[in-house]
Amino acid sequence: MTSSYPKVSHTDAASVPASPRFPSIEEAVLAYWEKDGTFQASIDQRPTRADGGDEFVFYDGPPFANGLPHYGHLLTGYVKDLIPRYQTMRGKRVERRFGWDTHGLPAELEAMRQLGLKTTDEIHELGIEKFNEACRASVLKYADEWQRYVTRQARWVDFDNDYRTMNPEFMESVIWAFKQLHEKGLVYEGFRILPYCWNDETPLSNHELRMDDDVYKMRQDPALTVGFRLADSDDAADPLNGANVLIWTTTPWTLPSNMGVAVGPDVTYALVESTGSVAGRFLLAEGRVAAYAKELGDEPTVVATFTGSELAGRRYLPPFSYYAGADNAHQVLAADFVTTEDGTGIVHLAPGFGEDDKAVLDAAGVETVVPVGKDGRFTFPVEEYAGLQVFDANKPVIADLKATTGKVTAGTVLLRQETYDHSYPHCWRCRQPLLYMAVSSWFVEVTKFKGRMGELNEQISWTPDHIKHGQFGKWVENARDWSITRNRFWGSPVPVWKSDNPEYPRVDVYGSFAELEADFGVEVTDLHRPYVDDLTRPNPDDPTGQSTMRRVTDVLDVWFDSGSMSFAQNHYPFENADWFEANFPADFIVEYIGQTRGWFYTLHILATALFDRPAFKSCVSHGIVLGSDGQKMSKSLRNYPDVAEVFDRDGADAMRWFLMSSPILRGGNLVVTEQGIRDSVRQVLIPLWSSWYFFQLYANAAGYDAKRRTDSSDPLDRYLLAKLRDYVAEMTEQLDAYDVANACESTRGFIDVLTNWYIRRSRERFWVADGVVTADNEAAFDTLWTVLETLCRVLAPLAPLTVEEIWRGLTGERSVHLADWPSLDDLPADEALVAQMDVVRDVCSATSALRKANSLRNRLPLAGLTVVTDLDLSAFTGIVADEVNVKGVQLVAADSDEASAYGVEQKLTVNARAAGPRLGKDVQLAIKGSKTGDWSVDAAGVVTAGGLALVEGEYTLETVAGDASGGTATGVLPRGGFVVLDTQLTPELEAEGAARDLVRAVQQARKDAGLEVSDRIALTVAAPADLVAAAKAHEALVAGETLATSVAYEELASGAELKVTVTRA
RNA sequence: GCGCCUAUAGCUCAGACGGUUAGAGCACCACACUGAUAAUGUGGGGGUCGGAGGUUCAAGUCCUCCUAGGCGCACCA
Repeated sequence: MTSSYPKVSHTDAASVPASPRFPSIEEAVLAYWEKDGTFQASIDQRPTRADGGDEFVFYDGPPFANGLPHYGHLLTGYVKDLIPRYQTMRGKRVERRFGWDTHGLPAELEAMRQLGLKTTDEIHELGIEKFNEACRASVLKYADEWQRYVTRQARWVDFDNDYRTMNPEFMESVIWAFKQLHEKGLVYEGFRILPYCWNDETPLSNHELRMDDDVYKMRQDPALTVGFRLADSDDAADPLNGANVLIWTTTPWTLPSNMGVAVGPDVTYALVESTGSVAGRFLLAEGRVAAYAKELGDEPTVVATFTGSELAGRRYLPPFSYYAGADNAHQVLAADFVTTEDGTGIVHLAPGFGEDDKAVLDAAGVETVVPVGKDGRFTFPVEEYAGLQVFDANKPVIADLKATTGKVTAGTVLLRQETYDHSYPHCWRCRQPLLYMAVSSWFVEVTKFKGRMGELNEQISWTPDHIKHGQFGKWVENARDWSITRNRFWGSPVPVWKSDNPEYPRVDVYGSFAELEADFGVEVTDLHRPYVDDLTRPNPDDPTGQSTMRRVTDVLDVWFDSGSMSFAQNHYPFENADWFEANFPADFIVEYIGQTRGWFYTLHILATALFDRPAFKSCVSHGIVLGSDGQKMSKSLRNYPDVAEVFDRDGADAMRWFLMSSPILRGGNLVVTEQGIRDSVRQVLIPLWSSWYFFQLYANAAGYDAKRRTDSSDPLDRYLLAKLRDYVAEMTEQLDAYDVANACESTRGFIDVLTNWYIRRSRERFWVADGVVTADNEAAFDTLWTVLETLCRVLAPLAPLTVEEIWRGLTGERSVHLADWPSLDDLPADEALVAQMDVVRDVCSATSALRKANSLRNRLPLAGLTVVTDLDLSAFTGIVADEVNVKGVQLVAADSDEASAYGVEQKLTVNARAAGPRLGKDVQLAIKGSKTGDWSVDAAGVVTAGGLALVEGEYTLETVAGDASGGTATGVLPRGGFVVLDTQLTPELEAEGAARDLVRAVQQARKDAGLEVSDRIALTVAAPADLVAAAKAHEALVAGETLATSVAYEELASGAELKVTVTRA
């Protein structure tokens, strides 16, 4: 029966183009998938099992779509497609749901921009309902664009059944999680120092703090050195009486809130009598005295020295009197964090505005005072500066200190005023300098279970593996309690209701719609503000009935949402509980390495706290995508190729290959260049396509319908099949280990074998003479078909679009992505054959080098080649003879007497690894001897090198080619053995060479004449007599190779140029 | 300041356990080959393996210090 390839094409073309436009093919394939429902079919054909054993679970880290996808998104998108496709072919069911991160400041920002709002007060004026509607409308603005890009990149993911963090079901799972944590005693409401934006009136999370590189900016602040007057002790002779303890601060505005000073317990402090510009006795670190030479004198009198520990407990008068007399306040405390690198070695402590400050003062039982409002302005009791923004208050604070006016305590001394340049965090969105301020917030008590997080981390496999105990492990080790509430509007609610009367305290935490409806007696459908805020009820614990249960107004940090996705995307535990139990943790996630402190981390926190399990088994943290110039990608610099243009010009598979074959998935960085993407096309897609083109060209010419077969006896066929088996085994291992870059490398190697060895060496076996398909033709077609079909299946995850076109062209079936991953059992193994063929290629390579060195062009046949090797290459002499164009190939065993006839020598190689330990230093002598020829073998076979006898195993002795004798050239083989090429020319050989040159000229003439491969020609050869004679002598060869049905000759003068004329016969 | 990663050919990267002539792909040059191929083959130029010490018979590989880049932490008076 006759058949015709392609059996199916996605394009309109009836035949396979030699040079395809890949993007066009890709779009046709995408259209086919869309119409065919291939993606859904690929999931449906892998049925789920109750115990989850047949599922491969992968989590999509939800992006916040506030712009178009860039290379970073595409990169993870490709991996998120590649691995599931592979696992699907391996027989797993892989659900892939797209996720959207929808809450949080980015959405609020966009809404504020659209609505022209600047402050939270304006949001309140507008109304939360309207504001949140605007947020909701804005978050999926780019959803369609995203879907277009993701679809175009050939990522199969379910957009219809996506999850959104703002969906009621998702949010119900989120508040369930909060309640779980609450019941486990892992959340608390606390007063902690957080980076706080007074302009946006919200604390920021660590992640937000580092939203971009510009957050830390240099800022110039006033730096003061202030002396606080020590209180007199009972001992009238105490030298500290009447002295001032010197502190240094870059935030003068925090001095009214001073509640203590800290000293290093082991630091030595000196009490000095000033001889400089400011009179008095001052206490400061010994090592810092010199820094104050101007004020204290070059060599002030040291009255006494103390260690920090000795000073602890000493009272002083606060610089401002606002909090004078507060319990336990205004004493010297010892703290390890104190250094003497700058300042005075004594630290002013304001508990409301410094984390270390608060920790030390909490331990000493001092109240945390915060005389600053949410807008960053001073409040009661700091009346002198009330209403002043704290940074603006620096000036009057300094003025009062200088003049001892206002509430400045008598005896307080402003010793020095200077300016200090330091990098300081600013709000990533409004660019105002942040405050560190004590804020009331809810926390997940991560410190309570971070040890368990570390243990569970051991169960996770990381790529690259240093992340486990490095960036991620360290981050977990140093984990702090996680501030999960934001004083904002658009987010999941903190599901906590409190009594509004402290006399009748009560706290209720809700974890479901049902619980809310039960207590509040109304239907609840939306957990967003303001609706959730409207849920109030009388406080059941208040017998007067006057107080009301009201929700705390905060919303949850968006990272709480994304950390909840593992269960919330399935509305666990309200739905899918069995499925979740069986399929948690996920098999695989992949994101940018920065997520070690973001999504990876929040997933891990919640999984540990809620389920005592890791959230994922394997995590790939990829590196950073850089622009063409090696810098960070930047829209304004335009230093990276436009994504849409690359899709249109080079295609999605080319970009996929470029990204997947790079080291970026192993944690390295990647520079994106157009050249790199084009190289992917050249190195992989074109050779792959060419192989397919070759196959169909000749199969169609022969009218042959190939079939799956792996039993060919032809050595090249068997070699290719054995190589294919090795390749499939490698790919399986690599993709199982998420080692995508090496899988790409393996593929390049196999494609090289296929195109540059197998097909090149087998071309004539695909040529069917006289319409008779021989058994050898069949073997060749069947083998190549089988290899291409298998190769397509292996490449399906790596080049899904291109391979679909080829595979369906080969098989006519529905989709390569519905096929199974190749089984090794279906492919013959033949290690020996592979080893032999590798040497055969070495032989050809070495022989080509000899030809080159002796200026013997390849078309010139040579009489013979002798191959001296230990391997039996008898099955391959024909291949070698043809490849290197010699009349005969003679095989000689390396250890035979015959081998020594070729002027060979022995070569001694000392095995340093074996001999080194025994000989020690002398091994160098032996090595030197082996290289300089100072070695020998005695009659008993004992090898001596450099005067040292070597024992068996410490050396290898091999036979290598010696100097060439006349008429031959020798070359060594890399794996041992050598080749001897007969370089003697005869008139017969030269004539045949000339005939072959003629063939080449005729072929070129055919091409130039635009003839088809199978066109017959009438040939006229005009040449000097000797060439004509050669042509005549090899007329059968010439005519056969060029499909000439007639050959005419015309003799030219000696030395004239050859002229061939071809006409279609 | 602390921690992790990286540094090998013009470019991108490989180089278990230390073993003596450091490789590949791309790029460049020459030659060869070419009726599937946008290729391919052979040869060539090109390397102080970031620097300096050290351990060892032997260091790209192990140790110490330093330099540069990336990332993270802390940036604190």
